[in-house]
Amino acid sequence: MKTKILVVDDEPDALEVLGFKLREAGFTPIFARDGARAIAVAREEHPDLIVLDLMLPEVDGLEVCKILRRDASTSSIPVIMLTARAAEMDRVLGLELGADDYMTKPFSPRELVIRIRKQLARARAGDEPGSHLRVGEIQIDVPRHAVQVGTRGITLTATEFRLLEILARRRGRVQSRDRLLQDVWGYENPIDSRTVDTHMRRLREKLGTAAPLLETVRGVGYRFAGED
Amino acid sequence: MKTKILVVDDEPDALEVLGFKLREAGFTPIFARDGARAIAVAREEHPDLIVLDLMLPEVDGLEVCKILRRDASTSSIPVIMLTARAAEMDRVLGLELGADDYMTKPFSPRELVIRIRKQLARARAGDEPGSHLRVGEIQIDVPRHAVQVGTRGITLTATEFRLLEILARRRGRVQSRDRLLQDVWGYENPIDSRTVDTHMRRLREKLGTAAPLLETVRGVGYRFAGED
DNA sequence: CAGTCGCGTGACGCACCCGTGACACTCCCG
DNA sequence: CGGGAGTGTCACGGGTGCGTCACGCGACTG
Repeated sequence: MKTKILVVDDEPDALEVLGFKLREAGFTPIFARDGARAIAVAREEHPDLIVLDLMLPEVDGLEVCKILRRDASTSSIPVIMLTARAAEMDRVLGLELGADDYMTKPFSPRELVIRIRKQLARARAGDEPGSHLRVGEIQIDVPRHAVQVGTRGITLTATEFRLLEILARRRGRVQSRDRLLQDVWGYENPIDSRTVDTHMRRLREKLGTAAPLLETVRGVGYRFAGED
Repeated sequence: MKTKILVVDDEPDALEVLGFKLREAGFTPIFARDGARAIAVAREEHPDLIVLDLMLPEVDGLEVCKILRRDASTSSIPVIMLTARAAEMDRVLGLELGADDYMTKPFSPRELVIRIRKQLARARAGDEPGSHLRVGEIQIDVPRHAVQVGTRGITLTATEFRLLEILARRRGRVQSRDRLLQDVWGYENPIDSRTVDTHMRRLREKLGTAAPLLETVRGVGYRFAGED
């Protein structure tokens, strides 16, 4: 099975160099020159990993990352971000836009290959995605962005899904509203903590008979019932 | 989910080196230069682990550790203490201030990463000292916000839980009402100290057969029975 | 043994917390 | 351009957690 790597950069030279190095390492590189194409290609080709330059014309890397994470078919693809200056690193990871790793230019292609392998290993081992969660009658298929209650499939919005996923990953442990805001919405988002309540309500509504699994701990936060 | 590590040190060089090594190991380091910032960042970011230098300007590492342990939102975060001299180790562990491990400078970053992984594994397994307290037939599961007496689970309110948690952490030592008011209710709350009595009463009621573990020390305060 | 201080107990009312419905706004897509 | 979906915010209301007070018993003191 060939491993497809999507490389997104606006400089042709960089694409050529990276492409050569990636082929040399046994991967199959595909390319995109701007954000819009990157998203289109990602949806069509379903690459195993994306190397994404932060500085792009039109739609920049952060935006691309956000859009990829939003779409069910691309949300589980690991992203390695390339930034020109170290100062930007903080933004990339700080904003928690979903980049799994990053590198600052200039960097050695060998180093990049190492990081790619690490991300691919993580993705395959599923140690991070824990791609399939099951609690009681609730089944969560993370890569497919699909949720089943018993045999009935239900459709969740992106926010609802992330909220449920995070709670399910930490089942049994109480999560404060602030904690959930950080992990679902990303911190330094000036969002009212009561918004969490509203989304919990919508989640419970859709979960129907399984709603009681989402417990409220008054004065503290919320908890997904069940042993670990 | 990225694993956030808070590194606290007053030397920029040390921060840079450690930051690089931690990133290399797949963690997401965040930083603080002094004790006050460390506490603020820990509360906001909820890191998965804290690497804390003992020698800090203003508020030193021991104090930071103590304060972190006092606050419910940070009390369960593992702490690895860095000390300049071996002689100080004894103080760190001897005083039982809640540090989970320590290293003496100079140390190899590789060794530090190993220790970090060990602490994280313990924390995830839920068997680290901070998160699960057990005294007699009372079991307190902090992450779950759940309490068991024998095999029977009881439900406590947020205030009752914090009160019990603090007493259990300092078992054997008498806590004055003012001390409890500070640590459970927060610093400047104009609250009648007799309120503590009422909550102790409710706690004893819910604890049932285990109520005698909460001892009254007339004229002084309250104490959670038991050595250690 | 009487007086006093400290603590347990029950009751009460306020304040806070959370569930809920409604609404405005922003993206998309037709 | 208009309509629909997704999402963040707000106001409202009910339930309850929680702080306070008064009373009385038990313990310690002189």
